[in-house]
Amino acid sequence: MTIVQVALDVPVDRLFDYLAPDADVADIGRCVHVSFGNRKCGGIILAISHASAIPHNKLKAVSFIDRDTPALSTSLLKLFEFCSSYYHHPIGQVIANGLPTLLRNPKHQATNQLQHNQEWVLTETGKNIGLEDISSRSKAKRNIFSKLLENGVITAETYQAMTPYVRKQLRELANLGWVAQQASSFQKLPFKVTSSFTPTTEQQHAIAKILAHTDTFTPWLLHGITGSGKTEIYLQIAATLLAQQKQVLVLVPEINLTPQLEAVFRQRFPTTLLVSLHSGLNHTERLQGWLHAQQGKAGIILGTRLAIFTPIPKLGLIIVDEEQDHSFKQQDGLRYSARDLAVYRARQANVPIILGSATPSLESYQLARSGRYQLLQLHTRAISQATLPTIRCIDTRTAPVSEGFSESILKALDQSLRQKQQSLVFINRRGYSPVLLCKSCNWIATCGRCSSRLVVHLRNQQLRCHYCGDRQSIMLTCPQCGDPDILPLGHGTQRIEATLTKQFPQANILRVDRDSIRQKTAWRTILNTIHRGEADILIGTQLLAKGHDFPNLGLVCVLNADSSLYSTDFRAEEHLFAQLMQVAGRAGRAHIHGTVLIQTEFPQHPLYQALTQQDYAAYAQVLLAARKAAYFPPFSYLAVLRAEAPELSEALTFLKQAADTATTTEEYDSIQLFDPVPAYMVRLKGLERAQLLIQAASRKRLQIFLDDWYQKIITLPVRGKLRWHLDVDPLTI
DNA sequence: AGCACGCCGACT
DNA sequence: GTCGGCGTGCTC
Repeated sequence: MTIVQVALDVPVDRLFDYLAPDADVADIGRCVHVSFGNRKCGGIILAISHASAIPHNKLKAVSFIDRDTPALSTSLLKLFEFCSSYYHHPIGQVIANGLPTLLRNPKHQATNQLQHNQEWVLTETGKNIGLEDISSRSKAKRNIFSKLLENGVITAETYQAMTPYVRKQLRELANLGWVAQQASSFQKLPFKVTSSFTPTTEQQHAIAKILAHTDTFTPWLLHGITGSGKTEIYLQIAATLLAQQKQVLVLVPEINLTPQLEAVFRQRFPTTLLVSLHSGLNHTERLQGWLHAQQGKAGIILGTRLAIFTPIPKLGLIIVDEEQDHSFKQQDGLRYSARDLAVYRARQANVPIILGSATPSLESYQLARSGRYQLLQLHTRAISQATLPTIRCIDTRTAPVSEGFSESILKALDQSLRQKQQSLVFINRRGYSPVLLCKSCNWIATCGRCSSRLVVHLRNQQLRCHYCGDRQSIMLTCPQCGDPDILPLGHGTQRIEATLTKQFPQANILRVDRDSIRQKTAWRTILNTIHRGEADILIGTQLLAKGHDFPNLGLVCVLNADSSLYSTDFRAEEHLFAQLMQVAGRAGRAHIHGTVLIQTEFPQHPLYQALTQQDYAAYAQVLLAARKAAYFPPFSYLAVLRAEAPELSEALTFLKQAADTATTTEEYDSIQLFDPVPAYMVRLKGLERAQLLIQAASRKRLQIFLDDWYQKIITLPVRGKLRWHLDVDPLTI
């Protein structure tokens, strides 16, 4: 009797046994189709055995084993298993989260074949043809041909990205016998390793150090100020490993940033197949990219956090850009940290990993200080003429502020306009105003489903909840006392836009926030507008702060950042510092000197002191000391058990029950269970939430405790609409 | 998660 | 008399 143990996408952390007479160990890691209950679903075979604890008459036979798609490698399966046990999430759901859905879909079996990739090259005839032999009126043809002359190849991927019209032009060139198709291969031609500028001595030093240890697990923390050329280091190291026929995995925080880094890598490695994996792809695209990676055809795998689950047989290097970014941690379902899993994977594959950041997370920084990670520092900007921006605080206790702006900021904006330089006004608040207040009875517009205030959006005269998305029409009179004297309080991007439009009627003002780039193409369009210099003043939220290069940007103004200074979130300060460093770093990246002006009521606060000095290390010391005193990460390890229910009391009761089941013997003396408390945002989307914090002296102790406790929690009765989850290494508590 | 089974209220 | 509400429990 041969039995396969199958992981299925169900919230039960166990494998299911099926009869499979013809299966053997080679089928481990293969996709299998089974009937489960009264439905059909796909799963992954994780083990083979010859006996089952399930009564024989209850066992069903598998309906199909997909032997056409290569099995998942043992190392990938180990990653899934680690992820499942570390984050306490059912193995089947971990795998489902990490694989393209099409892979398991019984209906799409045929599409699992890798589309045969054809690339285009010049024929012998074609090599004797010059650009001048093509009519100057056929612009598209000329473009294609010059690309071929330059790179020698049009990769299958590039071809895929072409419009039907351009493809037709290419086929016409083929009809002339100048170009021909051939099966694509991975890195056939040498690629350009040169770049337009020579590395600084700091960069050279960092590159040399990393290159000395490319064949073994070495975690590098690359701490480089904004504009110091971290990307150039990534490229140089990647070049070396690609030349060794190794694959490189690059993780970036956000989908907005993938096109940018993708373009840089494509340009530098035009003949290397690059696959880009992020949530914006459709199922087919994602499957194709995944298969290219799995079969070793893709040299570069670039993507957001989900890309950490890509099978990469010849993995030679992992790069995590902006490693401190919170979007590496998934915030629902499987709450994994792609950055932490990346370190696990690098260790597993015995390859180097580069964690890059201008403001490293305190966790990584502490690991570097303690010698677990190797610290590499870049203190100077890569472009020799580029200097660090001047950062200055404007004390709003003494400087009068009108409509959100102090006099000096308006003056600076005016001067920047005269100098024909771009400015950026940073305000981390969407909408027109964050509060709608009744002057006579102090009523404030709040969301009915969340414990949040509604934000005024002047467009459509709406009030919106930024937490649940609810929207309603703005009222004309106070719903509590009927007074018509209700007014918007505080400033959001839209109000700032209105003020600046009035103040500088001659300027081109461009607002960039989630509301203004809702359409898919808008982001590209906006970046183009900025780069063409058609915007004088940019108004933006953090969307604009991340990773973009605006060469003509000289002035950055930060309007209202204090709000997160005295927050309950223990990471708020770290986060604010990183964000302000990042937005300050947008100024003066190329040949103009940057100025950053920050309006604050607390110019003496250590955060602003460190920021004006641009001294990450000094501030990290301050924060680390505070974390140590408070016994917070990286000096302790956390997990949070959260529950939500229609009534807060139900959530609290569940957590209390869970706490009661926890073993509290000496064995766990380094574990602290706190009392269940209401969450900071108690109400969210019509549910009330509570949480219970677990603090531990070591990661290992925490894991041992959670292993035991989790097993007990899953047996607790769950009544009604109550939902709970465990968050290991939570970002916010 | 789905999906069934199962036991109580307002309807053709 | 039945349609359907969602509480409980199982899926190899």
